[in-house]
Amino acid sequence: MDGDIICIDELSSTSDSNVIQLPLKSLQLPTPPRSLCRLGSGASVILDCEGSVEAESRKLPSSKYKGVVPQPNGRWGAQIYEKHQRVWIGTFNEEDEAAMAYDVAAKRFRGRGAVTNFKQRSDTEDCDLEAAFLYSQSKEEILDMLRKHAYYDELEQSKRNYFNANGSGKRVSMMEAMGDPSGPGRAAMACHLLFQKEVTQSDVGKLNRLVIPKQHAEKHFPLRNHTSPSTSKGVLLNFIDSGGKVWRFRYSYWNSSHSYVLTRGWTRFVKEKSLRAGDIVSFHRSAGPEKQLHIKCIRRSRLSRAGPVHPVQMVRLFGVDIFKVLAAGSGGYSGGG
DNA sequence: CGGTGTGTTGAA
DNA sequence: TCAACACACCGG
Repeated sequence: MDGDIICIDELSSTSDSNVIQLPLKSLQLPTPPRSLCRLGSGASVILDCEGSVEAESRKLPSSKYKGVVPQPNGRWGAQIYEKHQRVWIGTFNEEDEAAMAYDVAAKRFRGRGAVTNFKQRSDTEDCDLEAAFLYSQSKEEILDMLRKHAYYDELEQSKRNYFNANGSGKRVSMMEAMGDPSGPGRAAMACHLLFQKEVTQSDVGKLNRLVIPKQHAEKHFPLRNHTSPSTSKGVLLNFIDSGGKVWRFRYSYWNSSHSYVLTRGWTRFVKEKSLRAGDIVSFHRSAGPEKQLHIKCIRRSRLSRAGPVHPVQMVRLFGVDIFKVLAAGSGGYSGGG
């Protein structure tokens, strides 16, 4: 069936907005300099190139980039702050390199919504891959790579794993790519299983609704919050499927039947996924800072009629439980917490 | 000895 | 939180 989930979100569900903001327009690549020219190493001297006046100063040229600081020898340092403490990212020859390193660290430390120097790519799959890579490693490991100027090499290596260079052409899952113990991305993708439901006939019928078992609904999809106490109209929830497609469902409570339901948008999902009674719908939440919701269908094995419990293979990596669903056809997994 | 990254401070 | 500044310390 479809590949395995890449449990990385593309939309910041909660505090969106402050995606990118740059000093100038939207620079995609290292930007041209300004009116100050740095001199060679060793000298903390700057020249004002605009005027012919040779202004000598001990002051170091400050960077136009966030998180980038000048070094006495003309190189550039990158740093980020976390919990009242500075975290050193490394030193770089070029100001732009330092700025890019800061961006990587910012994404790892603060999530996709982090304010960065450069416009982040919009290519969904590539972003997912990089995000998956980023969060498969500890902050320290990412910092190590940045300090050794090896981050992009490692990232590319991880992508090559994902695209399964070993001849078959078959695309392996990100789970497997990251699970390659020889590569850097050996940690588990952080995606927690919230719950699963075996859909009933009415869930896939004409009612355009999926009943969410009360216990799971109240635990994972709380409806009422302090700001709007009566959420009778429900809310819209976004889910990402294993293909990266975003699904939006209305989620509400039906007083008449005392049940929590996904309504608007559900039938479309049922049709596209060819969901049938007995199939499993699995709900997840990415464990990264973004907390994006994910949805996955697990086709019930048509071979064994009665199999309420699906065999799973569980691995625990870096504190995250990973389940590989062994039921036929799915080839997927579900995380667990 | 050159360079890195920390100590520190004050501004935002 | 952040950058500016000074310099202790570290590896070669």
